[in-house]
Amino acid sequence: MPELPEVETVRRGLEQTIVGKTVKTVDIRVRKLFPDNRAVIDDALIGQKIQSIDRRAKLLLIQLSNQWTLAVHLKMTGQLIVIANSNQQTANSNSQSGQNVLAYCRLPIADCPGFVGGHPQKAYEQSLPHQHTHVIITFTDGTALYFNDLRKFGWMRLLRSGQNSKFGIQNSESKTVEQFLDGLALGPEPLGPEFTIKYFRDGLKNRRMLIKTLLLDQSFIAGIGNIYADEALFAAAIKPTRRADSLKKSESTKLYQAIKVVLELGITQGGTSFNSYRNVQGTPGAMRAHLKVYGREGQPCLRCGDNIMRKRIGQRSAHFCPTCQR
DNA sequence: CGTTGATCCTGGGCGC
DNA sequence: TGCGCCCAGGATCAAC
Repeated sequence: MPELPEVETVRRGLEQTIVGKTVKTVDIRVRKLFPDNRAVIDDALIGQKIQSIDRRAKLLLIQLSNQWTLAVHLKMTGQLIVIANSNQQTANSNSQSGQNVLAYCRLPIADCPGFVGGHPQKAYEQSLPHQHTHVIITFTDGTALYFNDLRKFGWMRLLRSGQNSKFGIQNSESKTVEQFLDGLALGPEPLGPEFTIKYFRDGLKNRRMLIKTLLLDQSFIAGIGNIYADEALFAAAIKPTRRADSLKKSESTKLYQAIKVVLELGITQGGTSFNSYRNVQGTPGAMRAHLKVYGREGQPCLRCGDNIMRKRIGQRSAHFCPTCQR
């Protein structure tokens, strides 16, 4: 479930592994995940250099040298895995091994740093490409980028960046990055300068919605998902079922700070891995060991010892301590 | 407008 | 062993 810290971890990984490389091929196995016109995809990507990697909320923005941007959303189970060219095949290599059949997590999954429990032999931990690999982008130096998604909710799409109207065919059908982001009406980045305590308090005013539900609203704050919403509420000792407008000043201050602290820790730890989330090297994040409530139903609260509860709020499950979250 | 709920999708886990 | 059922959840869209 890639949320802000997971997507930021992937962004940093891509920055270190594919920036400066030139796209050689784009293999789309499942159109639904990258539905743009094939000619536009080739025009935008083939032969182009990766210039930079940005992130807005849970969205990755891969900037190309020709003023196209490849936007990627991982939704719940998407992965972007980079395999460096390890098989520098010599002359006679018309062999089948020209196919990229590489284990992308070379350690047994249970031995990967930060991994706690889980499922050692899932399909999406097999060598690449596998049945959940839907798009493969290769680079001229032999590096390959695999877009895997078990649930097929994730997607890629091309956006125009800057004023690249000179790029021909069907450009008018492609939105600009600005148009696309405007359409999403995302709220401020919680770790950015626009997310002020005033913005946060004003946003809670007159909102009858439950505070947990509001934290998940991307138009209020962009990038929080179920894990970090639960963790922030625990850190601030606020029950997820409180109405947003019921928080006292001291509580909204604590929650405001808790949101930043848990997201920053999540980034420091390289994200949270339960099942499918991996960084670009295919390694799980280490944040799971730091979670205080998410995924800890029935286990003792680390603050007061009472049992952590799980309750449906909206369509999501909320994890919280019934005693020390008020 | 604010809010709620259904929907997309697939594999894992559970009860019987 | 296998079947049916429920669950995970980010974002979108329809409906109240």
